[in-house]
Amino acid sequence: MAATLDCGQAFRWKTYDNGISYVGVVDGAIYKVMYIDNNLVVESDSKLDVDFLINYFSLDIDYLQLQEELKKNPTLRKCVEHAPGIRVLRQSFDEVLISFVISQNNNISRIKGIIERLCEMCGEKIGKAPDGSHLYSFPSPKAIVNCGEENLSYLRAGYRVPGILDASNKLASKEVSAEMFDGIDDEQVQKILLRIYGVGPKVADCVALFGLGRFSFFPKDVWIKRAMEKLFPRGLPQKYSSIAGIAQQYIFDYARAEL
DNA sequence: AGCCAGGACAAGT
DNA sequence: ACTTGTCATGGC
Repeated sequence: MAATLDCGQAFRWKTYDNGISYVGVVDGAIYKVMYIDNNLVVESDSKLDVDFLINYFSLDIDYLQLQEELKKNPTLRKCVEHAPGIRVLRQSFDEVLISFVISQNNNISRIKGIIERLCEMCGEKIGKAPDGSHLYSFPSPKAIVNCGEENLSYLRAGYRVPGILDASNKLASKEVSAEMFDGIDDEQVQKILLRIYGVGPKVADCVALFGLGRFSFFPKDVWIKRAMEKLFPRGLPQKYSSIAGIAQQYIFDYARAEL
């Protein structure tokens, strides 16, 4: 479960019992997830929307089958077997965009802190965590815009604030929206995302992969670059190009642990 | 105490 | 089209 919820694709899941369960906020609702007898169990005070959860956790995708395909390559086999629980979540586009603007040249634990402060300041109080602390929704783009640049210094996000604001502005005005990418090819997706200040090639790849479910995108951060030099100096095998992003997530986890 | 982090951007070749 | 310096902050 940690493999999926705490592997650098989502930043708002947290465990309060040493990894037995995870509590997180997704699209304004609080969820607690755990495994009981090898079944994924989801609890929430909000009404459970099964279709939504299936989509979010990508339960409609047969990951065992997909992993078999990846494991035909011996190097990928090593990566998959290192953390076979990893799945690529289908998260909210807006949240992913803003979160990964924050991620640039930053480390995961600090990214989490900045996002937490952003939710505290601009989001809505929606309930409490197991430790009694308040939980907040991820703020709407409009709420972030209304917050203003000066107040955003509270985030201690440094030079990323203009990017947070530009992304929020473009989302709030619908100049950019998740829907506009339907039926567009990868190149166009990349081009649109790159127009947002604070979004370069790497962040665009993450947004397309994690926020649009575009599995052909392959984000190359410093860990992946290091890993690829050692594991795949000639690049990822062509036959995996349509699921490169999913392979990438296994490689990322392997690299952070072993390289 | 310093190096590094899910990098982008502008200025310089 | 590539290379380089700079940027704010804090985790480890």
